[in-house]
Amino acid sequence: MRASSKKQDILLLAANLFAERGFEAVSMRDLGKALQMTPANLYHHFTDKEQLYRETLVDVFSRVAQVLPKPAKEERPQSYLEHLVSGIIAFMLRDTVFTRLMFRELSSDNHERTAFFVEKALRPVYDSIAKALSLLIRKSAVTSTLDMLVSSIIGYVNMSRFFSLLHRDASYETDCEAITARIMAGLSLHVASLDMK
Amino acid sequence: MRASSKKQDILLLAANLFAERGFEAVSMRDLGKALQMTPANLYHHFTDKEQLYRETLVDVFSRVAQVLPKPAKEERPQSYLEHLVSGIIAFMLRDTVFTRLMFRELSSDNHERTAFFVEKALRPVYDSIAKALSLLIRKSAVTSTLDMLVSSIIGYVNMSRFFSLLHRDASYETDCEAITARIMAGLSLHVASLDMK
DNA sequence: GACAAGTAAACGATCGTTCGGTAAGTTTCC
DNA sequence: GGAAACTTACCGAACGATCGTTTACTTGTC
Repeated sequence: MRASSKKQDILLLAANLFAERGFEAVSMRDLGKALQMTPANLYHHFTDKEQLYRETLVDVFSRVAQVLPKPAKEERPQSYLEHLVSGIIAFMLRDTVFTRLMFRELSSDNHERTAFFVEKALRPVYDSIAKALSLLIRKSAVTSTLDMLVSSIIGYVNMSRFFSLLHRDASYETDCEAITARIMAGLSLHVASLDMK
Repeated sequence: MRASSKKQDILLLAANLFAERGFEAVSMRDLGKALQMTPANLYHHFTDKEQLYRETLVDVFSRVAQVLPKPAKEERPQSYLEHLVSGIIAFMLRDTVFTRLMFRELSSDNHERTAFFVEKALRPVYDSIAKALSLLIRKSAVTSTLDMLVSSIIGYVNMSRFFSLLHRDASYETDCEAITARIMAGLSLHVASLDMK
């Protein structure tokens, strides 16, 4: 459909602008100018700015669920978990539009949006890791391990922009695989310590 | 001084509003109304909105450096590190104004503010942990361990609001000390694994 | 001819900011 | 000691710009 393609163009550009500047700092005129159309025309496709933003979030946040790898045939749980975590981290570092919008919503105070955002953006990540973890460790330890794991991932993705500024040692370079390796190393130590009990 | 006390009143209230709604969503009229003064009067104390915001950040972010515990006499490095980490986490969970402003700046795109923010809010935390860590593990492992540790802390504080929404198991409750314990457990496993090499 | 996609122009509201003025305190100077 | 000069802290009113949005009208397409 022509219509939905045009709408998709709008959502794609809106995602970039909202990710870069935030909801309040992007005006309908900004969007119109960037799309080479009258701001009035945006109201032909969306009822108002809030709905445009909401649809943008739906559009962007749905990406993460599609990118989560399935376990390969007879893949060991530990190996699958590693693929999952490294896949999530790589996706978040790559898709800066997704990540910036996510962190903006994490800081937002709009309670209506929050619940929606949690289900759309966080839930798929959280549940997929939960499932993978539950094959690996005893059930009673899943939630706390999961929370730590998700915290590490979110924290690392959030902070990654700033580490190079913080390092006194300029030679130290961060890269995605090294991060994942470190997170996974921490996890496997944790798993091992659970086994010993 | 009367003047600086009035200015401090403004900064205190501005911090709350900016933390809650963000820079763009708070108008000078909002501030004026909440302070029961004319917005024009704000320009007697500050040159413009940007400077008011900047001073607010300085004011709020300087809190963290004051709250970092010093090592007690003859305190073991491991024990001091634990105090440090738990102190930082407790502070961040308690001072929601600080934390919200911090995460807003973490998502911001204003490069001028970013460098300033990194030095004021992140640097004290980062360096204090770095120093404590360097007493505990070999130098070459400090940076990577540090980054993971800071990521975990920042990630956990950021996500803590959402875990209760994500948990299928409603009975599971998160509390600050349990979190710290888990982060420290992960760290001591890591330290132990370094020792073994 | 009907319906989608687009425009120009304007609506009232709100934005950051400025201006001219006032009332109260502080300093200076005879 | 007291008038004059100056400073500080505020106000009401307005500035031009921009905001989200609406209205009435045109264009293109099936």
